[in-house]
Amino acid sequence: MPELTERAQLLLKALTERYIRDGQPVGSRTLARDAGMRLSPATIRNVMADLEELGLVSSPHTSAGRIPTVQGYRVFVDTLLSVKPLDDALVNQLRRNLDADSDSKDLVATVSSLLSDATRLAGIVTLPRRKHASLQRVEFLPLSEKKVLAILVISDKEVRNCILRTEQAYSAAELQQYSNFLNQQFAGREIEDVRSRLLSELRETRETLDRMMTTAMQMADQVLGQAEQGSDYVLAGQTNLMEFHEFCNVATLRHLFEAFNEKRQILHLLDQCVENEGVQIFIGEESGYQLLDECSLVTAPYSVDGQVLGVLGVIGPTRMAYERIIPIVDATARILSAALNTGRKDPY
Amino acid sequence: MPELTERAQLLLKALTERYIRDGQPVGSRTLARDAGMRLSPATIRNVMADLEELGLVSSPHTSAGRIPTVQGYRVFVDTLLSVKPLDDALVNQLRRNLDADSDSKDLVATVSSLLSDATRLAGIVTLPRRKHASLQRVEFLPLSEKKVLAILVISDKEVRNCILRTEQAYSAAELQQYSNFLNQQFAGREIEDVRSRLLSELRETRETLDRMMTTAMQMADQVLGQAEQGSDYVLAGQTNLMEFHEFCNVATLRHLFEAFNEKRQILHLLDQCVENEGVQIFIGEESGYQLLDECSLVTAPYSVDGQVLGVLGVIGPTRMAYERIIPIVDATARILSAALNTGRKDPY
DNA sequence: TGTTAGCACTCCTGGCCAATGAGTGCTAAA
DNA sequence: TTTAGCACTCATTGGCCAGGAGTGCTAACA
Repeated sequence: MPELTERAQLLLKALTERYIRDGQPVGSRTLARDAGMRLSPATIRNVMADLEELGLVSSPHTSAGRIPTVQGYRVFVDTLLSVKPLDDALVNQLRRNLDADSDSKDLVATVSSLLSDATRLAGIVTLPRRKHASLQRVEFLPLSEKKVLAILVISDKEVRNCILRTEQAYSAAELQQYSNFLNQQFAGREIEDVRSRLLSELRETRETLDRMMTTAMQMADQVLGQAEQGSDYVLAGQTNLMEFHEFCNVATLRHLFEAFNEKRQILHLLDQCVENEGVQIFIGEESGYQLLDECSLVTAPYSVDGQVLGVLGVIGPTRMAYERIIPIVDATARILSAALNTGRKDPY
Repeated sequence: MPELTERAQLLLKALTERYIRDGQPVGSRTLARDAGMRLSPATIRNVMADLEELGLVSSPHTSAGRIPTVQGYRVFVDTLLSVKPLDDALVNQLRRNLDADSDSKDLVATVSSLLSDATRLAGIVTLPRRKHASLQRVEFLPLSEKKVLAILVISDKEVRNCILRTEQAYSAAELQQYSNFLNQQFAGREIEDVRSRLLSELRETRETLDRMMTTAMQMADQVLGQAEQGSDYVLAGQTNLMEFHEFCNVATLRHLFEAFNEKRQILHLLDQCVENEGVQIFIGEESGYQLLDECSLVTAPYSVDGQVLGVLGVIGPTRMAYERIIPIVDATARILSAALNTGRKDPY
């Protein structure tokens, strides 16, 4: 937007800020007072006409003030925004509440609700997905005659277990043998790797292997198949959205909430944010999903050891206080990453 | 209500059914046609006046029809209701979808969403709380230098695990010893019992016990303390509630949803339903919680071996189709109980 | 040439009013 | 005891009008 005069930019900024503040279309008179530059309403009207020409603002009807369009918000966010410095108190609160020891689901839930509290919007955090998680150890315990408990130790704070139904009964000793065998073979390797090896070995050497190895492998395969958790997210503070009169229409709200429950679409959208580093913003229809037409999404990926594990962010009306929200989301992502990292490097 | 003539009862029934059907106050003319008894609107008006006197119906304003009051609904539900026979298809669908093998959280979530789908209301199911669950086995696994994974086997489909931070490092062999010791002492006993024994033994015999026993007990105590999960529930289909124009007021809706998130109040209410056998119904203000003034709650406890484990039900507007909802809730509770039971008695 | 004052115009909003219609209570007759 | 008739109430709807906020345009001004 180089063809935008400095004055036009300042006015667009003032208008957007004002509109974000009180949700009413902003008229030239108000803007004249608000922007602090010595200009008459008439002059401002001229500028407004230009901005409207460029598609950055629009008016709901002839005799109303102007509101920013999605493109207007875009320009505002990309080039005009003066982000507020973060409240230290908030940062501390975040830090204090993150217990890196708790398991990932709890951690994610906590972050999500902290986000929603801090922003008064809906917070969203995807569950961490370690593409390159490695298998530390496997254990099998006999539960009952034909049920076996399998325990997958991934790190010293991530453990998954699942209950297997088996064809026949196994003794504790047998199971111990199996897990020993598997640990010997696979401990320390990446899970993906383990799985593909298992599959190929099972296929190729079916006949040559002895019964023990086959069984062990079949079990391990079953466990890994189940442990492969689909990506998912935790949402918090949905009710905050009900405060905005953008969503006072119950039908809109309903569709939105259903999309939240459905998860598919939102997940797909969040997946796109994994790639870009730092804060990413979808404004209104930019997301490509009609359901989110009235919404903006501010996201940031979080990571450990430089590896992106997931995305967190907030969902709110297009008319949200970006200059306040963006630093919060950014900081939260950093703090979560840091928490996960220090947890790892902790001297035990 | 013995002082209610048969005619008055029939009319109250017809009125309630009609009002439930289309949510509009019912006038005498409509009712005359609807009730099928050869009566003129004028006669019906007289009866209505009586019913209003008794506090069973009321009219929003002078020139509107009548709607049932909470007391009216009560009479309707208690004495006039003709419950619809259950749709077999529904029962089968329920049965098919309940996999007694899955862990309790999944099972509860499934039931909750089945309930909400079947009733088009919000489904709610509390997590099963086994007061008298017994401890089948304990295992400890070393995770890293100062972290130990504790596994609590409660039944062949309920396993809890938690990660303990310990003061010092323990070898696998040591841990094995501890769990052996604990299993020997406590396997098969009820968890509550185990816990209190642990506590008292720790206190009384602190000095006389050898280090191993003390450590083992301290660990076990830590685990049991954590495993003591607070009661909780799973809600599904909240968005269904948005369809009713009773809740088109966003503020009401918001308060309701916040109560759902908060859980405390709802849990307290559900707790009251554990005692009574069979279906229990709270209509509007009967619940004692303002937030639920516009709502009714239909619940039924579910149990295994005659021991009540939890409560399930639906939440919807007072104006809900009781004659359809009640049998669904009832059947679901039975089916869930059965599913949990057969799971137990399954020959392995 | 950019800025401003003035003015006519648009259009939303809220209040007021009358017509409509659904439904009631009451009375008197069957 | 039931019913027909009638006067009455009251929410709803649509039309109308005044008020006000804001615009676009034009002409004057620096």
